[in-house]
Amino acid sequence: MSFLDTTPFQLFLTKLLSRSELSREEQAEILGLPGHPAQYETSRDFVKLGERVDHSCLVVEGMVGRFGQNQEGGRQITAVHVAGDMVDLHSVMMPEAASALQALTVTTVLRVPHEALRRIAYAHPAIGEALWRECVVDAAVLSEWVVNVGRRTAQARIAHLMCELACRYDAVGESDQFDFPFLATQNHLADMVGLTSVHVNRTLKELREKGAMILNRRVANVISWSKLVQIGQFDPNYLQMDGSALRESKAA
Amino acid sequence: MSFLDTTPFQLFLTKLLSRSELSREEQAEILGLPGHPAQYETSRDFVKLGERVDHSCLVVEGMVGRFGQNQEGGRQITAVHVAGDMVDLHSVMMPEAASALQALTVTTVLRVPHEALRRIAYAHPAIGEALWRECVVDAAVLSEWVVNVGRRTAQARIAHLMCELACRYDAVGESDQFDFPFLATQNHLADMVGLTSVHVNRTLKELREKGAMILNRRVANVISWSKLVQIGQFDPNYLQMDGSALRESKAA
DNA sequence: CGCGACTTTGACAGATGTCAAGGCTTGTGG
DNA sequence: CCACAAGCCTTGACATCTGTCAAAGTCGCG
Repeated sequence: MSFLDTTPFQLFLTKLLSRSELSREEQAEILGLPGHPAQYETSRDFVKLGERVDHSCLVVEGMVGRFGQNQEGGRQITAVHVAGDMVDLHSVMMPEAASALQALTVTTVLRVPHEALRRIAYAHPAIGEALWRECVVDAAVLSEWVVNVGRRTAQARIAHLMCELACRYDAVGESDQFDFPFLATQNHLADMVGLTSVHVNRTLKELREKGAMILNRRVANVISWSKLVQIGQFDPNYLQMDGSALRESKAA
Repeated sequence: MSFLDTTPFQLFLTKLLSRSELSREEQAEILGLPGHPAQYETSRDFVKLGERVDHSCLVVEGMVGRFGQNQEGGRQITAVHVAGDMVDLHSVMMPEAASALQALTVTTVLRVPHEALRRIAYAHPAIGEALWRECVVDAAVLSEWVVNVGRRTAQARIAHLMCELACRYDAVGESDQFDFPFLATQNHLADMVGLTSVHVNRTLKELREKGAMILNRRVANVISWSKLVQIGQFDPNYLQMDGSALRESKAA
């Protein structure tokens, strides 16, 4: 397996290790997982509603959106995944897709057979636990999206989403100012926060004029992290990225 | 253990069996789970944000809401649970609560220690799988709520929610007309669908005048199931209640 | 250089929120 | 059995946010 093939599994493993404890042998099982590369062009719906899948997709590069639609065809993106994320890990337990998947930009994924995931989860309970935990964290993110869409203003919705992505890209550091990639269009962004692309555009302008952040040419430029956090009412706790879950599982 | 104590576990087991396969012995493990009863009065927030819990709550009677809040204190209910549901099964894998729990009416629960759940999940991989699958189905419901709140009109939101609850109460049968309990207030309903209680009231009036359903004195009276389904753009697939998941897992 | 996709803007429309008042239920205590 | 209080429901008038439609501007790729 080439360098390019193994890197995404290492990213995935790193994410698992930030929340779960795995032995050397178990770590090797993750890194040894098979993956068949696939590439999708922008806007390609590569898993359709109700389709039965026999693999999960690990994002190597690009951005994937999970979405549902209303009867008029309006889309609501319910989850977004970037490099190192296993997009539909849940499909191992529920292979009939309850929501569709769309490439938000040119995207490369590795298709990991369910059968391989099930095998290592059964052989190593700690791996089963780690994967189960990933699904639970995804659900916590989903839960926060409901709050975002249901009870926040346009500015707060967008700011909150950007804060989440910055954290998930691990872009937040000491500095109040930094960049991270945002590969999707304003239309996609609108579908993520339950607004219209026109209104998203106006709201981005407000965030720019407030000196919070600028979105330009597919890169998000955070001008003031503290301002963005305040506007978005953002509390990173739900992302479980602080290692607290790990410390607790060690204690148990 | 008395009759009253075991019934809720039987309800829970029935739900598990509709989606997963368990041997006699494994079924006995579920039924033998310990549970310490607790009762909460209406509006009691019995799990707070960030609190660390060491048990999951199985609803015996009443209704529980999981919720998040914006900075102004506005609540968004992200999930609702009724008798037979394990409210925060996910907390086994993520004990630090990322969202709070509230009793929406007088509610009785059984507190099931995480330790007991972990033990049977480790001892019986099929149980681990069944519990993992329950978490995944909860996430699918959550996902549908994002779509509901983000991309549907007030009428459709309420109709959709009512369709979901009717299905989960297993109240849908041959007849186009039937009842099911709705124990929460219009205020709670507003918090479920991301609207105002005033607007919920107006919208319920519209649904009543259209001959779709009537909500009165804590019971939802469906007048025309087909109308309600059409208004709510409801497709029950995501609930995984048709046994398809079970058939597929048997095939595998 | 030119085309197609994406972004930006303005004017106007429509849905939902806010505020405020009154009516109805329900449960409790006399 | 009645009266009262508290919480819940209902309604109207008005405010605000977000959506719709349409046109022009910009960027990126062939």
